Amino acid sequence: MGTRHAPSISDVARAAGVSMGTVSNVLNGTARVAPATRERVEAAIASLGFVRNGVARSLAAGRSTTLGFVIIDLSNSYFLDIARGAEEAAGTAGLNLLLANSDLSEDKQRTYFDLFVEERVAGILIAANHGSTQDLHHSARGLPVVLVDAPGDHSDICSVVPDNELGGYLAASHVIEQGRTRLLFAGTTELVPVRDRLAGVERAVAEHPGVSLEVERTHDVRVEDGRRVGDEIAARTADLRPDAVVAAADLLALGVLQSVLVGSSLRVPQDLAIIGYDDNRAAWDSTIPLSTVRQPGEEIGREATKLLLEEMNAATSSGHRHRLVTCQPQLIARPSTVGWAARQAITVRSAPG
Amino acid sequence: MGTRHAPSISDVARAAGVSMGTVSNVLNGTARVAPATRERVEAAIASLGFVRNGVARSLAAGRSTTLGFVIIDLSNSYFLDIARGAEEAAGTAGLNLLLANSDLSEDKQRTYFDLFVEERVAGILIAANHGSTQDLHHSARGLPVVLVDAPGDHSDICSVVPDNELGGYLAASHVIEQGRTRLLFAGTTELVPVRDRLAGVERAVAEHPGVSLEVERTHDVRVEDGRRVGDEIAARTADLRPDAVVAAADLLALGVLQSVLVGSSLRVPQDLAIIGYDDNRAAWDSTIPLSTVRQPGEEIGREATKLLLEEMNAATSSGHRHRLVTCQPQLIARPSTVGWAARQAITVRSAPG
DNA sequence: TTGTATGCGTTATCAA
DNA sequence: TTGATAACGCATACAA
Repeated sequence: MGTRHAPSISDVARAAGVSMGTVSNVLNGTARVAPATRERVEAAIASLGFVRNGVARSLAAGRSTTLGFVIIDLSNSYFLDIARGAEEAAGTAGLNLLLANSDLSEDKQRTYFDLFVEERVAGILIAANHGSTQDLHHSARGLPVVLVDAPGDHSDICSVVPDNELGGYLAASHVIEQGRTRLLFAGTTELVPVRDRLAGVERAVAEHPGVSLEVERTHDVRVEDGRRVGDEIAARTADLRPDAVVAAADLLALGVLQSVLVGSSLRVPQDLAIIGYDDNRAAWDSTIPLSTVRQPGEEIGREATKLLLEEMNAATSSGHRHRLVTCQPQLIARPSTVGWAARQAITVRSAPG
Repeated sequence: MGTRHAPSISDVARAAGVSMGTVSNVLNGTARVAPATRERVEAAIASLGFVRNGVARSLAAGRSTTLGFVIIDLSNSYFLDIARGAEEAAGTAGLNLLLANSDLSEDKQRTYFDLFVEERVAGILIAANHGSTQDLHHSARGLPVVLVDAPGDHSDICSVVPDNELGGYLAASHVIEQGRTRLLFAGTTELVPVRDRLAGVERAVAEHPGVSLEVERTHDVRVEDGRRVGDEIAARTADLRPDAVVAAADLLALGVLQSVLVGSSLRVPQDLAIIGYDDNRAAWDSTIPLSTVRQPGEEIGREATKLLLEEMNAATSSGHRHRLVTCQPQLIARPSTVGWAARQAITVRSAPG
């Protein structure tokens, strides 16, 4: 019994003895309202426990104040970083960011994307499987969309990607600078980002005569794949052994590290330097801290949101040109490539937060 | 130029030569509509590229079809598991689940919670810092809310929690069953869940005369805290050394493991068994796989959503009683407590997916 | 500075 | 089975 209705603006107006328009004005600060009136309205709001109905608000105003982000894999800290960056940029613009975890499922990606379109959010960010991103522009039905971590056809969509080629170049250059001359790149060549990283590695090697590169293809880029690579390296005779492993991903590098440490007498980094990729939180706490190339996750998120905002304003302001923005990764040197002496200083520098 | 409006139901109705009500009916299946009419409407929808406006829909229907989940820390795989479970249960009920990452910030928790209330989602799940959950019932203004991973005052709110006492009991019982008699519990007693786990450990020890328990208080439950504990243990003489460490969290256990392996000649598990807590993905790939107590994350998410659904229907159906639901954790035995011989079988059993 | 009135796009009720 | 029309709760343009 007594299931009282949630109070509406008209209830507030009645209680305060003013009109709906005035209540709306104090709520939104759209127009000047006399201090005394404002106080009466605010008192009414407080006493009624009024909370404005965002649904009606969006409908009447014709625009929403929230952004939607369809994320391919929240268990990957890289994507979570992107979400953080996006959230920060959204907050600065007075917008909220809502997340939908598609968990690698193309079905879910579609479902959530369509949901955001239906709900007429102000704009959509999406990090998705390649292939599920083809008709995004079409499905969006005019809503601004920015593709994250995948290059779209920028004739009709904006996208933000990390520079994987540069990352590979940084990783290889780093170990070469440490005096290594026999590099082994480990990773699957099925993945485009990995191929890009390899291209960067090749460029760095090409710039340094006397440095050799061997490529060991793996099935995937997980810890177990790395262990296999490590076992294989440990089994080699010294003259055939690489002196540096550039892994396509941190988990892969972690596997190599573990296998080499446990299954051989090779010392890291003295006998074998190891560098990973991603700065994945899951690989942070290895016995010997792993050097890596840090993905510019937060920057990608911020840039993507900026593009989204720009596109949102395109209708009212000057035209908007879809484009591809590239963000630069950063080398993080840790003991797995630079030797124990430098451990302390570097550990401090690379510590989180 | 030519910035055409997004088509509405009335546009579809006009194109199909029917009324709005009919279009709404084919969209929602609310009423029977003649096959021929339905086809005409569907054709019109397709040709216009109509997508129903969820905002207007929610407003007119007076109810939303999405649930909101305010999550304290998405970088913790436990909470992501909860989100997965919640999403599954929501999907089964035909609802969508949107996530808001509060990143441990009480400000963000409030902000997102209030956002969901404003947006009049169908219900809210929230995993938050203790303390920020006090006036949830009040702020919800009638919306169904379920508190996740924290016990609320269930006179006015439902909540779902893991049974940490049982988890501690399972962990200690397991190592005792493996023949260990000198247990060391490591963890901070600042945290309520950790205190509960310790209580369970104490119960198991009390049930076994001849088994001793030592408690080592740590600052936090991170890897570095564990390393400190490991160093300390390694420095002891054999007669003062525990033969099993029950850690309050996986990262803590990982630190102990690393430190013992690197800084001493102690073998794990032969000389020292180590068990963690959480089944945290971040600790999965240790050199010696860690035994642990798996949090019932997905189950918590499912149960929480069920309670939410029940509360949502409370108005129409029979009354709803707020209550506290407890989910049971599960022991995962891995080589860090059960010896290398058993490794293969157990690794398979505890593999993901 | 404040009040009035219309419309946002849908659902739902009631007639036809 | 279908059509007409009144809400839903708010923003906003315009009038006062």
